Amino acid sequence: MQLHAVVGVVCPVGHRLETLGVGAGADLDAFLKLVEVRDGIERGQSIVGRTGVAKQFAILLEGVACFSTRHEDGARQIYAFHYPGDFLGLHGFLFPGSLEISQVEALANCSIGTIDRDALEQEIGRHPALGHALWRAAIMEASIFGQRLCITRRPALQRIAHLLCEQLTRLGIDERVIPLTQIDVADAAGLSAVHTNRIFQELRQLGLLSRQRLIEVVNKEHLQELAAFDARYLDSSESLSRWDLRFDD
Amino acid sequence: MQLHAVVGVVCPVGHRLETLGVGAGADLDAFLKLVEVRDGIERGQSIVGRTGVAKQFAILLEGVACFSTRHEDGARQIYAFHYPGDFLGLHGFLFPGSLEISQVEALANCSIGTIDRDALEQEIGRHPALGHALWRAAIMEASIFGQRLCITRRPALQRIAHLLCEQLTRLGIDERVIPLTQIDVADAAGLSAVHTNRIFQELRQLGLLSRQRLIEVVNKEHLQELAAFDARYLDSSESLSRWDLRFDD
DNA sequence: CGTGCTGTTGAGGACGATCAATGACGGTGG
DNA sequence: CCACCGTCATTGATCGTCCTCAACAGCACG
Repeated sequence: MQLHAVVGVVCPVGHRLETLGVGAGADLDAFLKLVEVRDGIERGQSIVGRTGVAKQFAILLEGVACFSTRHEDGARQIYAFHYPGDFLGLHGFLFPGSLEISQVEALANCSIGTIDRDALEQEIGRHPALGHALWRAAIMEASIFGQRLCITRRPALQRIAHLLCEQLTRLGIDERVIPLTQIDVADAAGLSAVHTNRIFQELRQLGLLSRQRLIEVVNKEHLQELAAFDARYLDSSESLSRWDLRFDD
Repeated sequence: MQLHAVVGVVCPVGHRLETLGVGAGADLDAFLKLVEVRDGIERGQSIVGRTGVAKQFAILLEGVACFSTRHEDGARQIYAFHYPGDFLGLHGFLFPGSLEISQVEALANCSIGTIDRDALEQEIGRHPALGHALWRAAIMEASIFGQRLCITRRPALQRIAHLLCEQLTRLGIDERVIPLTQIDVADAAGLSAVHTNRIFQELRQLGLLSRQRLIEVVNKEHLQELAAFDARYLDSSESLSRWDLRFDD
C-alpha cells in the first residue's frame, strides 16, 4: 500500500516535512509516492536493524520508537525517542559508519513507511529540498544528542525532568501524557530503573506528575522550571529561513 | 591575510576538505579564497561566542579548541575537541537554534581562518560540494556526540580511555601525545578533576600512559581494548562513496 | 488463573563528588 | 638569579548519589 493513497496518516509526515522546509507541492508529492506503508509492528521489535542500515530507510507513521544500542552487558542505551513523522535510522542513512551497533526499536505497536534507498536518492537529485530536509533532521537529532550530553552532569531529578520536558515538546503543545514506561525513561536518562522510580515518586510529591501508572505531567510550567528547560534546541524554524534561498540554486 | 597565499597552513584544511569530499580543484580554491587568517588567539579565549554565532564561521588552522558550554554553577561541559582543519561553530552555522549558550573556546594558542557567512553561502550556491562537506562534517560531529552519550554509562576508567582513544584517532595515526590537560579531559568526560586524576594514575599503573606530566599514550592497542574503542564512528569514508554521485546532479 | 512485565519498597555498598591542602612547573618581574 | 604567582597535578578524608540485589504488588494478557 502506498502512503499517498492514505489520507489519514499523511498528516504527521506532511507536517514534519513542512517544518523541515518541504511545503505542500511537487517536492512533498514526490516524497510521499515513495512511501510504502507497513503496519503491525509490535513493541520490542527491531525496525531498523544493524544489518539493514544501508538499505532501509523509514518514517514512523504511528506509535513510538527509540534509537538505541545494546551494551555488552545487555543494558540498553536510548539516544532518542521517535514519534510519528520522525525519520528512523537517519544516521545510518546519512553516515553509514556511525554508531555501528545501533538500532531502532519499537516501544509501542507501530506502523511505519518504508522507502527504497536508491529511489529516494534519485528523487533527491530531482528535488534538492528533500535532501536538505534530511540534513536538517539530522542536525536536529544531533542537537538533541548535544543537549542530552549537557544534562548528563545534572542530578537525576533534573535530568529526568528535562527528558520529560523534551518529550512533551516533541509530542505537541497539548499533550500531557508521555507514552513511555519508567524503564524506557531510565534507559534514556542513563539511570537504573529503581532509582528512576524513586525520582518519579519525588516528581509526584512535588505535584508535577499525576499518581497514575502512566506518565502524566500535571504541571508543565514547574517541570520546565525545575529542568531549566529551554526548547530552542528543538526549534528548526530559525535554520529554515537562512538556507532555503541558498541551497535551491 | 588570505589563506590561499599561505602554503603551509593550507595542508590541514585541504586534507580535511578532501576527507569530506572536496578534492583539489575549483571547489577547494573557491573555499580557500574566502578564508581570512587570524592568529594569536590565546588559551582561554572564546573564538565563537554566543552572540556571534549567526555571523561568524571559522576553521581551526593551528592549536586546539573545544566546543563547550558553561553551566549555571560555572562548570564547563565540553562536547568535543577541535584540531586543525576542524570547522568551528558548525552547529550554530547550520542550526542557529541549537545549544544556545554554547561556545568555542581556545585550549591552546590558536590561529583560525574566519569566513564571511554570506560569502560562504554564495559560494555554496556555486559549489554545492562545499555545502555537502559542511553537512557531512556536522553529521560526523553528531556521531561523536552519540558515541559520547553511549559511553556515559560506562565507569570512569573506560570512559576516559575511550575519550583518549578518540583524540588519538582524530590527531592522526602517529600521534601519541594528546595536547590537553587533565582538567580538559575531566570536563569532557563529565567527571571531577580529582577523580580524573586518580583514573590517570590508574592508567599509568596499567602501563597505558607515560609518567610524564603531559598526556602521552604508551600502549595504544591495550588502551583501545580497555575502552572497547571502535573507530568506525569517526570514519566518513563510507558516507562519501554513496553521496557524491547523487548530490551533484 | 497463571504468566510476564511494570512499578514499588528496603538494605547494603560502590563509585565518584566535594572540600581542603600541598607539590610541581612555567612564566613574570625585580 | 631568585622570589613570586598562577595553573595544573596530586593526595587524603568525608559524604552523597546512585547502583545492585532481592522481594513483592499491581495490572494486562492469554
